[in-house]
Amino acid sequence: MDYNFNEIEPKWQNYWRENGVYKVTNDTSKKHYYVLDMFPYPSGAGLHVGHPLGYIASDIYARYKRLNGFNVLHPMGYDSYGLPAEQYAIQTGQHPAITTEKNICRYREQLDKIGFSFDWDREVRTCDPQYYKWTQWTFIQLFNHYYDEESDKAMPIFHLVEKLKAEGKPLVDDKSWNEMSETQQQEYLMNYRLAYLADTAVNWCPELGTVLANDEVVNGLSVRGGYPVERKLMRQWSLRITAYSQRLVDGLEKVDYSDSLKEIQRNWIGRSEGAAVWFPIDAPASEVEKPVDLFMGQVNPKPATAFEIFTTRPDTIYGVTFMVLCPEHEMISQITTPEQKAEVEAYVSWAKNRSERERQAEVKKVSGVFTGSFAVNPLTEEKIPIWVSDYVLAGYGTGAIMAVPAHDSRDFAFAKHFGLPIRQVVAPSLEETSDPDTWTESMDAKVGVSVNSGFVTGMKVKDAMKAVIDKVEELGTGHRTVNYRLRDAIFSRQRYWGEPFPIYYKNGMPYTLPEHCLPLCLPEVKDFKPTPTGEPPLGHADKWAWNEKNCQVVENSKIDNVNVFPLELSTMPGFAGSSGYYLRYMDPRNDSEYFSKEAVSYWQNVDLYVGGSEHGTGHMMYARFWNKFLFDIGMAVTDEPFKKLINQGMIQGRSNFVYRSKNDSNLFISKNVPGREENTVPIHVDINIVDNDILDIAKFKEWRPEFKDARFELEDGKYVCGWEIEKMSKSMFNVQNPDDLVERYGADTLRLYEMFLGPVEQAKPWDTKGIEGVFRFIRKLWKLYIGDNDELKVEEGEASKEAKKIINQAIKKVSDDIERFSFNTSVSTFMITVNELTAAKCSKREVLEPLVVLVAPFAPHIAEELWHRMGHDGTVCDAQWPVCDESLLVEDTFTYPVSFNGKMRFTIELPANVSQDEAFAAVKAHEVGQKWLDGKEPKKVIFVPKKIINIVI
RNA sequence: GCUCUGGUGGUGGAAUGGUAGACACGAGGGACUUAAAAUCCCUUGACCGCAAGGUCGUGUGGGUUCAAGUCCCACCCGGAGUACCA
Repeated sequence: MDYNFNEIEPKWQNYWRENGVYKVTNDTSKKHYYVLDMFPYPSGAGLHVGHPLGYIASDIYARYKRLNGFNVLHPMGYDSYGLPAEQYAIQTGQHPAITTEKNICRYREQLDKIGFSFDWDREVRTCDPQYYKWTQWTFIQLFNHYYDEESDKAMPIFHLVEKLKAEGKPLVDDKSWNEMSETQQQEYLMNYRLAYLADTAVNWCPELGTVLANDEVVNGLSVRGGYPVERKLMRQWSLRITAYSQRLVDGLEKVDYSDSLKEIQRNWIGRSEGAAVWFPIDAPASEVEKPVDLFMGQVNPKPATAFEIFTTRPDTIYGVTFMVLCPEHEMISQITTPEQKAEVEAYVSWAKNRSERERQAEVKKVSGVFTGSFAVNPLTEEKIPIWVSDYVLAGYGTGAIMAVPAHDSRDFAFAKHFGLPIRQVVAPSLEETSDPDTWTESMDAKVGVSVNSGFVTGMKVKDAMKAVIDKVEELGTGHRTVNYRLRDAIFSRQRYWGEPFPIYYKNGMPYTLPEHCLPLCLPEVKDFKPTPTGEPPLGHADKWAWNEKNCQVVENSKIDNVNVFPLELSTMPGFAGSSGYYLRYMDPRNDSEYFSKEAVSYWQNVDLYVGGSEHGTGHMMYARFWNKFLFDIGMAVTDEPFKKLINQGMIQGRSNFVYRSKNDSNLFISKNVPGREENTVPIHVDINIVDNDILDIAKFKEWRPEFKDARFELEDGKYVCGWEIEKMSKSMFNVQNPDDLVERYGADTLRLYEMFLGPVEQAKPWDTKGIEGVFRFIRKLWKLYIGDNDELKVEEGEASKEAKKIINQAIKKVSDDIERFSFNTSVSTFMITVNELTAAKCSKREVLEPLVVLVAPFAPHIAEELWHRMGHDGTVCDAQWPVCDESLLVEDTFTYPVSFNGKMRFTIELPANVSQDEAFAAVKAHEVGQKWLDGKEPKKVIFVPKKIINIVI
């Protein structure tokens, strides 16, 4: 009888569920291993075949580890807060909680059919109050901590207060801490808290009615929806992830991520070493106001009458011919001369009103304006003009640069456009200088020697950099420094479907709810849109005020700003809930703590994390930051959350097309009919009515009413469709739903096929062409164990040497493959093994039993069935991973001389204890020649695999 | 532009520096069958040859090595990330 997956797969899925086979306990007596998938956002579209790819890979690894005696934590949950459910709610009025619940049910149903070994008792959902309680709790901790540079970790904010009290230094308006009002004190602390409220230039998306984080904006458009995004100054919550910049860079050394992902993260953090240099303003000091000093206790505070610039090329300081400020720079109005005032103001307002998209689109266009003022180069004491231009960004460095047109392409373009002088200060050698006015581009490379550069002239670029910084520090006009591109993460969203902030406002200042009052549950609202006054949707809630006295959420009408205060109206962004979920899985039902000390001490952190690389700069960065903070405050026990990361490649869709005649809209011409290309237009056709590019004509006619009367011009009696690789999407009718495949071929075939498709990490188009081959393998496997009359063919007794060798080769290969995450080659090995065992007519338990265990991680259903039929009571999940008997793999064949073309090639087997190097040396020393070649000298020695060499004489 | 990836048959893809193309799909041929499905067997990188066998072959050109798809240098072409980051 053939393998009946329709009956067997559900049977074992039920068995696993009913017997709690995948339930994991925190059994500290066993070796631990934590395999995690990035939990999905349950979208309305359901899963397509791309989603389970990573889940299958991690499931195989989890099962493999379990068979090797590990206690494996392998949980799953849902990232269930997010925009799509809310957008849907705005359109339909359907509460996001209902949509989300429905989608989760659908996801669960789909996941269950594939036979994963998830411990569903540990499921978490980010929108569950019992979960987001701890998201809110972490936020409160972030609010109550600051980054202490001295100990290089987060410390409670009261430590800072103590320090400020003790120092008694003037902080704001010449007042010391004790002299400041409470509001002033709170404002001051906002500069230090790891979660803080500040006026920030944010990415405002008018269409979505919310602000977005940097990683949620690409090319000036929102990632979700693709709407334009503007820069806007708003009072927003932010997370001070920048405090962890260095540790986020350093941590990459300790983790096992792909080089490309590490590179993506390094680029995103954008660490660059260089110097901060102060260029004094060439104007009376009295005309310049003193800015607020945020750099407490720095050795040489910047004088108020100087601009601080950041440069990675201090060696070029002798080539500075002007300075440029960003249009947002706060000192522009103070330094602009009356004559230039009108022009500068016009430029600044023009620059500020430009959208992000316009600015980015016109990067090549040079614009700017002279302020009329001058600064002094601290090394040359030269007077240089100060310009304003939007090619200098407010968000990076200090928003002011020293311009070296000869050695920076942007400065070069600016100087050329405005006719500013260009001075060469770096050249290949002292002799090889030229007139920069004749150049067509600047010399940006960091190679060569300094020229025309005072005391550094003749030094190599690297040495000159160091020498200039030393000099600058000696003169007290700047210092060595490191700059990061990373920006703080904006943490407010003007949205409904997210975690509420555990924050209320007293005198306009934020205060956190006491921890024992959590969770602060998301209130009901009448409307999911912003309020008419432009407030976030929570502004519609009637009961959204905080009674400080009895710690209760009360009606807004009771707000008196004495005992009852307004609550925060924004909610947290998507990444809030996903930043620390992996820790919660360790102890998911704990009511009194995020997770217990015991649980985290046992599981430590994630051993293997599998997910898409699209989360490289978003989720991965936030999660690492979140974990480092929890580590600092003694919650997490490791500095990095994920030891090893595998990025599964995206599965693209393979679209099919039919070709509609241009003259006759009811006529469809097959792909290879001559002249088809000129006379037709391609139309996407549902891939589910196409098989191997052959259109099912009957189904096509039913597919849509307009094709009811379709006529066809065929080739060889078939209609052949065209195809193209595109993104998998509903609108292109190329979405492959895993359920359909499970129904047709079974879960085991789907699992094996997804792995067989190619390396997990590689992006690849989905194509069902090869699935038949895998399906055939499953049936062959079955037939190896089960006869035509459903009887077990497995026999006791000793297997042949040949059969033992076959299975041991498989054990070795598959174990290696799984360790290297090369699952596609494992599937090939299974196919070879089954073919060979079938050919060898092997039916001994000694060989067939280990094979079931090898296959179990990949195809658990059939493995379980065969395991039971072979007379085992327990589940195959508790079997022992077989060990390879290497002695069976040693070749013992003899070699034969083969002659051709007048040359002789000998293949000679060497004793097992002779290494290749030794063998080669021996051959060179003619020993082999004496031994085997009747004293003839070998002309050429060729090594072929392992311990065999070829000798040509 | 910069950074990271990758380039192997008709297709997906195998190859710790060691017989390139495993395995699978597709294609062709055959067996079984009244027929079909299913199953099984053979062929399948290109070229030459009746054959034995030979020659050429991993984007291009060099190099290292007894030996290179694999390592090094330069270039060409895809894919991804990032982008006025000073």
